[in-house]
Amino acid sequence: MVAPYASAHNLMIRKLESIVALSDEEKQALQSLPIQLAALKTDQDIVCVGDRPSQCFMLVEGFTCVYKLTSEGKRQIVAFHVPGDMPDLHSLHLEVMDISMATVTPCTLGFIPHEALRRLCEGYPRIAAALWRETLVDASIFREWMTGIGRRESYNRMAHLLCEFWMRLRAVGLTQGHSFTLPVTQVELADAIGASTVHVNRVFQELRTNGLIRTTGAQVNIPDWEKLKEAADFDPLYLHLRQDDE
Amino acid sequence: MVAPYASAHNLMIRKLESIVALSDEEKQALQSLPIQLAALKTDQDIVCVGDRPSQCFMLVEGFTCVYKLTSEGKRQIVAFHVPGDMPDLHSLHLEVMDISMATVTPCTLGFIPHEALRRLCEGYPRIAAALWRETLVDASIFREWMTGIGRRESYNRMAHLLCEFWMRLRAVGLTQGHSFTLPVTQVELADAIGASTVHVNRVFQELRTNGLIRTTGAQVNIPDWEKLKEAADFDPLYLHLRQDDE
DNA sequence: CGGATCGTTGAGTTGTATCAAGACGGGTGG
DNA sequence: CCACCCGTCTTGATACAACTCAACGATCCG
Repeated sequence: MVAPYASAHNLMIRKLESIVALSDEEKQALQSLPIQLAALKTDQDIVCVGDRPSQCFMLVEGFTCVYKLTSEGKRQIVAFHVPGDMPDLHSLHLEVMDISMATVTPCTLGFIPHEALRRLCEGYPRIAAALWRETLVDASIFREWMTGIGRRESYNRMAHLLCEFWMRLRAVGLTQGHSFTLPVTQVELADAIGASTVHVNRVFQELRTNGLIRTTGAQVNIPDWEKLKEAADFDPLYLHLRQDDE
Repeated sequence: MVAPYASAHNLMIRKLESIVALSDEEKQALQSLPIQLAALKTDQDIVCVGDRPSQCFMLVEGFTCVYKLTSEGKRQIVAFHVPGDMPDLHSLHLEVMDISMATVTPCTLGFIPHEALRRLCEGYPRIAAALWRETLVDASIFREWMTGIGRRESYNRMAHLLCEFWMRLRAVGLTQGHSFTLPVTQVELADAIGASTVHVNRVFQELRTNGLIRTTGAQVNIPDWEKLKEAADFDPLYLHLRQDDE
């Protein structure tokens, strides 16, 4: 369980330990990372295209998204992030941001200077590898979303996104059985699956009438996981979670 | 210029040097990497979903693509790679392949054991960082393609892809002025931009009649770069090339 | 000179966008 | 505590980008 008061350090250590077993020395190094907490409201930009950040952040609480705007003003959300994620870790090696990030809900972020992370990576190759891996999983999710947007219909894409949310939230202890809170508006969902708001609304209704999901407010319940999974053409492999059981 | 006989080692060193200045010791370490060359014909799979490779490859000559298949048998190409790229570098830290890779033209590949790369990364953090960066640029391109597929029309997407090809090929010396060879079929282009073959064909005609491109066989010429760039809504930032001049 | 692959065209269909307007709901200020 | 407002969700009607199916032309190659 990720309690709201979970320290950013512990969250990070827990995350990395799900990837590699950490020695005491490595844990110590992580514990002594300077992390500065910050609270943000909904719909606030964290970093923007063109920025040259000198720090990364770990998402401690809340949801964030990564998005791009086209010259016509259309928005594509290319990723959502959940507690435990480090959404802009890539800024460690890519000087200029090619994307923007914003909060989707009120959030708690833990900022870590690039300097500190670089020193950590140089001193502890296994930690470097684990962080590298994090960015690779992000990339893997991009690939999966891309094939969804390019080759699946929006009904299936929506189902897919719900499957992904459930699995990722479960991995950080934010599900209750087959239920979870999805504090994301239909506008945001539309921008994520590359559809219009109107259509997302209709797709949701279809998912409901087909008995694939039940919703009460922001709560989503999955009555029949296998059925949703099938509709979504969902294979969790791309999430590269360590415990691939269901 | 990347001559066909360019050694894989030199190609790799040149690539990394465009990112970080390498010391003699680092160059030496790279020179002593065991690289095994292999020649492949067109349309051959290199790695497949589910594989657990124990080596990476550097593309020395030719074009490759990364693709996924949906359960309905549709294919989405999520990336093309050109000489100098290391398409499956991510397999170094993600055990199981979530995508497949195949040749698009006859290719020369240089295979490098994971073992050797891991040792290299542990001993030379700056090389590790440069390789990490490579995978981050790949991810950045995924993001850009995703917003194209999700939020741009296919005409613009096609223009965008052509812009990208030109810039990436130019970066490795494979362009002649504003011309380059694009040895990719319309079927493959369609799978890349998430459209049907028929539609790609029509888009190509439109691009031609609008004077944005001229083609002779696999040769593509860009008469007016600015115009193509504008139609594509193309901003090269996402490629994270070091010399961002045009 | 077949045969295979790739490119091109035409016609009909459909998924999804757009536009417009109304319903709901939760927060704020008077 | 009510009235108002703004964001979100919902619904209907219309339009169009892009798909599918089907066939034909062009090349290249053995």
